[in-house]
Amino acid sequence: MFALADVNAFYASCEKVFRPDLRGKPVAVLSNNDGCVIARSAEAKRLGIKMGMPWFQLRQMQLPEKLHIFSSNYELYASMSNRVMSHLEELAPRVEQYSIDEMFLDIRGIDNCIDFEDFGRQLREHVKNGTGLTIGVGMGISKTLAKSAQWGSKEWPQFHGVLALSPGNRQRTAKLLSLQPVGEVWGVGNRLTKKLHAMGITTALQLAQSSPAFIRRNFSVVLERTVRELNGEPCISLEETPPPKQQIVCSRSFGERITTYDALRQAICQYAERAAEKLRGERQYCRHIAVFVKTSPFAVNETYYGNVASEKLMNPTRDTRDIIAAAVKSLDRIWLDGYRYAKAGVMLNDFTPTGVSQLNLFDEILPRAHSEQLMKALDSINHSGLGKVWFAGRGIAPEWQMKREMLSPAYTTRWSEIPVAAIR
DNA sequence: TCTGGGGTCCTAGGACCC
DNA sequence: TCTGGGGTCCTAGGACCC
Repeated sequence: MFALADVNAFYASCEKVFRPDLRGKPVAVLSNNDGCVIARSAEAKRLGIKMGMPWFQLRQMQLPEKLHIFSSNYELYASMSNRVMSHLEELAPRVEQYSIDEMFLDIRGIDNCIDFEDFGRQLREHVKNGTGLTIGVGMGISKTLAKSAQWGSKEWPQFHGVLALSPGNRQRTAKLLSLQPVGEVWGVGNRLTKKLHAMGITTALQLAQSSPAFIRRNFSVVLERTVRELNGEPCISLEETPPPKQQIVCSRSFGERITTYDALRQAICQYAERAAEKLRGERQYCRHIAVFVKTSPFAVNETYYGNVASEKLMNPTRDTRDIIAAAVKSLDRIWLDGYRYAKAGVMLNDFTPTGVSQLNLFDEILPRAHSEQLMKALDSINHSGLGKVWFAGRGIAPEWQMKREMLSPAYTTRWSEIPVAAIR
């Protein structure tokens, strides 16, 4: 038996925890660069604020009530996420963190001492008391059913955020699935929904009742698993230890369009530096470095340009200097004059756990001297909180830096930004 | 003027091997 | 008339998730 715990309107709720004056008020959080809406409080949803709505459109809308808007504050959300996860772990020993605001819990056997839904209410209360955030809990015999239950717990207020689909109660499961649109099923996105609709499959129950062989023939093994999971046959297990990453991406839209090579090279250097830092954090080495650049796909009066180039290294590396060099070399192959670039990024692939390539034992190219020590020194300075050092290629305070004009304080991670309670 | 970022998995097709 | 079989690896593209 799995439980899925998910924080309601996570980013918007984090903003509200430290702003009691916003209780009952509509709140929305914007994506990086203050681009579009990525989280809404219940009140904002009721106002009709849609996910993905661009901010420049939203700000022109006539709303019956003031909407409180925030830039993304990932420092705050990551810290609040850690608090939620550790509270959940206190009540359930085997867990898998699935996303920044979701946790799968192994709750096998828990019904020997407590009713599943009573346990769900305990989880809810514990997290609420410790963090100020409200979670929804769904339970089922497979991860997909737990997800469906969690969807139901939000859909009908009478469940008060906790819904269990016990294996014994098949009718309850069928009832819920008959009410769940197929597009709300975990693993069924936009494209699959369209194709399923065309075949007359519109509810989760109809999908569950399709033959797995038929689904595999017409779709793929992935959707076949979903069908089996909906029928209470678990195909996706709990992953307590996350598998090592296979890819690291660092990309960003620019606060304002980039038109010069020098500015774009600075951006690429900055992303390469950050990607290399993440790579060392994963204790990995990489052999493949790719760079992409693109203009805005929304600009109707400009011709679109997007391209990608990559470098394959003889020896795996995690030295920032190697990664910057490969990234700039790639950029030089795809840079074109005369475009207004909106976004760029650096991607690392082909990871190995050590820096020595066995195929190149007789190579003349020797690794850089003291590379490990230098990178270690760099990372420890940058993690010390005392200040930062960086490579000059990245430039200083560039004008294309991403926009965050409505950023809230880092209430939980910076002493200088800790909330102050005034006593009268 | 202005539309996010970071991941995973699967499949098909081509290159290449013996 | 008629030109094999079986495999691996890599890449690109498409789908999904939050």
